[in-house]
Amino acid sequence: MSKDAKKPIPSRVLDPQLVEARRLQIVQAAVELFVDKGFHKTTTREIAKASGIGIGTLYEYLQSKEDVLYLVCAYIHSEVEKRLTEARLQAENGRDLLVMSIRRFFACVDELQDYVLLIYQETKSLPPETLKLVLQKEEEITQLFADILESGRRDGSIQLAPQHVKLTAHNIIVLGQMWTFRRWALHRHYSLEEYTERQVTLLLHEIHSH
Amino acid sequence: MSKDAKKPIPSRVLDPQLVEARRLQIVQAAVELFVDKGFHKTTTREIAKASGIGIGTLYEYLQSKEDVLYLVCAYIHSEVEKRLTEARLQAENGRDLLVMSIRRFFACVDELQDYVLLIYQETKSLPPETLKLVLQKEEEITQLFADILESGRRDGSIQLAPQHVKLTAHNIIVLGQMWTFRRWALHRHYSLEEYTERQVTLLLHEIHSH
Amino acid sequence: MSKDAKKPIPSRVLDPQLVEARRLQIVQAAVELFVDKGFHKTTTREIAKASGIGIGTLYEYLQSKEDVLYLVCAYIHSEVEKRLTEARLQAENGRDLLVMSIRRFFACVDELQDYVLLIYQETKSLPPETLKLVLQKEEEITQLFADILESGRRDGSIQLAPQHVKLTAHNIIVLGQMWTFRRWALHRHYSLEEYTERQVTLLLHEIHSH
Amino acid sequence: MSKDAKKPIPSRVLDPQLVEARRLQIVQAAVELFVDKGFHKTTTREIAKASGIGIGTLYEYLQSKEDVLYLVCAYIHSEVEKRLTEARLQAENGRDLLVMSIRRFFACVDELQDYVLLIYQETKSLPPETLKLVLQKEEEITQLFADILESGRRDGSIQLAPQHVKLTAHNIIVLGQMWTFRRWALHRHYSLEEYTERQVTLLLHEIHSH
DNA sequence: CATGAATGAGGTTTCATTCAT
DNA sequence: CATGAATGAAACCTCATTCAT
Repeated sequence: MSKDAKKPIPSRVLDPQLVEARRLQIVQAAVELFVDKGFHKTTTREIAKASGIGIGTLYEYLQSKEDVLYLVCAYIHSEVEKRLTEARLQAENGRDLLVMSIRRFFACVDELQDYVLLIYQETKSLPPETLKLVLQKEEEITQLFADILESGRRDGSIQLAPQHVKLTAHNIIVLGQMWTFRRWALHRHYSLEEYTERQVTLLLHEIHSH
Repeated sequence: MSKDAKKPIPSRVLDPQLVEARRLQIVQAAVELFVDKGFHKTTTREIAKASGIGIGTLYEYLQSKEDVLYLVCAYIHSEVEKRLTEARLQAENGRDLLVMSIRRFFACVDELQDYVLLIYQETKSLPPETLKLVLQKEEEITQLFADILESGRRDGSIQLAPQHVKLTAHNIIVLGQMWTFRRWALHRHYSLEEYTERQVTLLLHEIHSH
Repeated sequence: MSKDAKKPIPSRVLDPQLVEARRLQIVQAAVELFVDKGFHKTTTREIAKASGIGIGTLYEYLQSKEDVLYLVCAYIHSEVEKRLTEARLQAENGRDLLVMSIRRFFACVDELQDYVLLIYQETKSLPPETLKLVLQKEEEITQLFADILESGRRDGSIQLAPQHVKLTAHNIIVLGQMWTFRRWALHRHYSLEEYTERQVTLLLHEIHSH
Repeated sequence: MSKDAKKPIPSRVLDPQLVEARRLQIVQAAVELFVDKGFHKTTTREIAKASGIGIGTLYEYLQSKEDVLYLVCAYIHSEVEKRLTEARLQAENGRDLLVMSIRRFFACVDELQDYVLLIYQETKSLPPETLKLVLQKEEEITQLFADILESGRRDGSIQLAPQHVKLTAHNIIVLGQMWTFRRWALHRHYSLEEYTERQVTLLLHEIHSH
């Protein structure tokens, strides 16, 4: 499984640093627009204008509007990953590490809720090949939790049948992300803290940790 | 909370039975198209042709493409609800009813997975006012489970703090629906039965049912 | 050799008579524009406006700008053919028929000079498959003269080796058409009549008719 | 009639030798591209890249894409002229010189067929003023044959009314060039040699040379 | 002298919607 | 009530040209 697969998007501009910088400009302008109006209702000219560049310049750095969407998805995933991996968490055992990680993940989902939602809603507009890459990334993030669960299994702090590891990891992710895609209901009734604690409790039950 | 709120969509055609019939035609053609190509990439002309009517006729029965999307969402919700309520489940107590209901719901999600996914992905294209109605319906379905939980609390078969009822109901829904929106990962590793049983187990833990 | 091969251009409009009529409108507007400014410098919007229809309507009747070019070429060829075949020429023998036909062809080239030129200059902008059809038509027209030459050979009024028939036919066509594509030089020095008679003389030499 | 009229194309670069050299680079790259894809479908960037220079540099040596086309036409004409005039043909009289010249011309057309075709097809994309220059050159080349005809008239080896000289010269050119622009038909049936001999015969008839 | 990043006017095409029949 | 021809706003994208470095 090739990790960190990235789609190389050709650019007519040669200087890689410039490409990086301009694309960041574009992506950051685009996320906001996509969050606001959705991918389809955002025009390329709006993206260009919001990026502070001309429409022609935009197309010097990518090849299609779908490329923008891909870059946005990749950007969001990298933001998530950055937050999940930036500081090595100190924990006594796997179970504690898990709890801390879940809390950090939920906080991150809350912080990036518009972005997380965006991925949920616009991902299907990607061309199939690109979609696969984005889902792969999603799986990689899931794997972060699978690894933690595994480490807990090894040190005995987590009891979980091996075949359940993957599913539990997915559950963690989904129960986190639902904080955004069900926010119209959840935010009315629960604070992020209440929500987090309750879901942590639920998830801990799953791993037979009394 | 007005139950079963429906948006009345004006039609130039007067005979209500005809309206009903034609709209069903339209909706059933549209769901398939939306599932296949997404809302935005489906044209009104395609919808008309697949419905077996002319494009002009289409607009006799609704006012915009978004109306089709709304009707499709409503149709899907009604299909889900039909399956969830068609046969009164016989159970000794709330807990058993809950388990049976969850299984039924998961089976339903599996059966209608394309439709459920559709709601997840295209809902955001609805105009805000209409979106609210769709979310309301989603909440109604959630409430079905909240009610079951409540009944279990009343007969003592379920132990759950009152403030956790809503959340647990949402969890049930989301853990069911994730079978569709994470199918790219889950279907590779689990059968519907394995998946269902595992998630049921998890959810039962939540309600302290030993 | 399939004669009169035509490319069927799909139309979203069903009524074939209407399609025929509108396409004629479009084509006649387009020829003038193409003659004036060339294919590439003419915009689809100009074509629509000159046709007296909206740009959207234009695309109801064809699928691309190249389709317009093809229709224009087909139209021009049909105009040429119409003139060449409308009245059966009365002649004593093949030789006389040939002379009369040449004169008629030259007159036709003169009358349609802008159109003939257009085919010379814009044909290469057609997609390969379509280009083939247009060249086929050009060959068909050439064949008209090959047939006449053949008839003269049969009745003895024309002496020409069989293997030279095709080439002579091409010569007739080209010596006619050059009246348009070299007009910048020829029209300065010769009238159509002078030109025609001189070229007829030349061509008659070729067929050893003293 | 000013002979060898050339349009001076301004260059921002001062060194005339460098200008000459770079322009040759550009032109030779451009002909191939134009032959391949046509003038309109070739981009200036492609021309620059194929020339081995930057797009900015390209514009140091000319002022517009049309300039490239003009230079290409001039280049082609000079190539033709070079071949037609490089070796002084030795002949007994005008008639023989004519025949040798025709053969040489046809061979040249065959050798440069893509280029000759290019001039036929893209010339109309030149701005009017420039077009005139190119046509003038075309006429100059025609004049080469008119001169030969004239010399034959003087030495009695060619009988041709003075008013027919120009036309005959044009006929020679066109019957040569048609080898390229009707190649889709001619090359199927005739070899260059067959073709040449047949057309030479025809043309000799025209000048009453028994 | 050489470069290539930046630009925006303008190209082709689509498609939701209307309205006369 | 049914139809589909007509429409034009607006979408995405290209590319000749400029100009600061």
